[in-house]
Amino acid sequence: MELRIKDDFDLKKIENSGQCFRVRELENGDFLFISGKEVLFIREKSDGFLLSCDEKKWEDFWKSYFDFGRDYSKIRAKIKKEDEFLTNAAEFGKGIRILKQEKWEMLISFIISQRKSIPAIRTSIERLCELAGEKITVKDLEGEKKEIFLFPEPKALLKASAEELDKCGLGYRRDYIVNAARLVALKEVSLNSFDNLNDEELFNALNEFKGVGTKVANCVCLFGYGRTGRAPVDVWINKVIERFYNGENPFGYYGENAGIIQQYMFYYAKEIKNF
DNA sequence: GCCCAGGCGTCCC
DNA sequence: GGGACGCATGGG
Repeated sequence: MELRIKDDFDLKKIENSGQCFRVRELENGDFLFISGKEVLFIREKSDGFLLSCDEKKWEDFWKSYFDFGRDYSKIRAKIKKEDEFLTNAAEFGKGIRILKQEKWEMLISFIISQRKSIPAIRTSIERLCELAGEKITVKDLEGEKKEIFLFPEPKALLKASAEELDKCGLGYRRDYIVNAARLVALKEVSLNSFDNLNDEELFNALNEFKGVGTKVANCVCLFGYGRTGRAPVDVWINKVIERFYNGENPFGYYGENAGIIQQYMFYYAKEIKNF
C-alpha cells in the first residue's frame, strides 16, 4: 500500500533514535521494521511511502506502532521559547516518532542495553534472535523472499543453554534475562496484564524484575507501553541536565509529553556529541 | 591496549 | 535515602 504522509516521519532518524535496535536500512535504501510477529518493508518516495503491508494490517497494527494519531508538531509548539537547547534539539529531531513496540522484546532489549553501546546492543539482540527466534520467510518490496528471525519467545530462550546464551555477548546480564524469561514463560508475570496499571504502578511492576532499575523500567514504559509521560534518564540525558538545566530534571513541565521531549534531547545529544 | 557504553545490585552508612 | 564499587563484553 501507499502512504501519503511526509511530515514527522523520518525513517533514518527513527532507526538511529536509540529506541529500537532491529530497525535498519537495507542496501537498496528500503527500511525494515520487525515487531512481534510482524515484518514491514518501507520505501520512501517523493510523494509519500510505499509499504509492504495492506491497508488492513496498517490500520490494525502499524498505524499504532508508528504512533500515528499523535500530532508531533503540536508537541514541539509547546516547547518553552526561551529553552534554546530543547528548541534546537526538537528541530534537529523533527521526524522522530515514539514507536509502540512489543513489550517482551522491550524488556529484554533494555535489560541488555545497560552498560552497552548501541551497536553492541544491536549485535547481542541479533545473535539472540538467530539463536532462539522463529525463522520466517517474507517478501520484500521487490517481491524477493527474505529470511527473518523474530525476537525469541520466553519459552524459546529457556531452551537455550548457558553456553549458547553467552555467545550472544550478554555478559553478566544473562541471568537477568533467564530470570525474566522464567517468570513470563511460567505465567507468574503477565506483561499484557500490566496494560491495566497506571504509570507509577507499571513502573513499579517492571522494576521488580532483576536487572531492571529506574532507567530500564522507564524505557520499557515508554517504548513498550506507550507511556509518553515517562522520561528515561541515561548518561546522555544526565550530561544535558548538568550542562543546560543546572542539574534539575526539566521533564516535569512537559507532563504526558515528557518522554517525547526526552527523545528529542537524547537524539540531539547523541548525534551532535559536542553540543 | 585503553576507555566507555541508553545501569544495576549490593553493601554500607 | 544516597554514595561507592564491581560487573562481562564489545566498539571505537
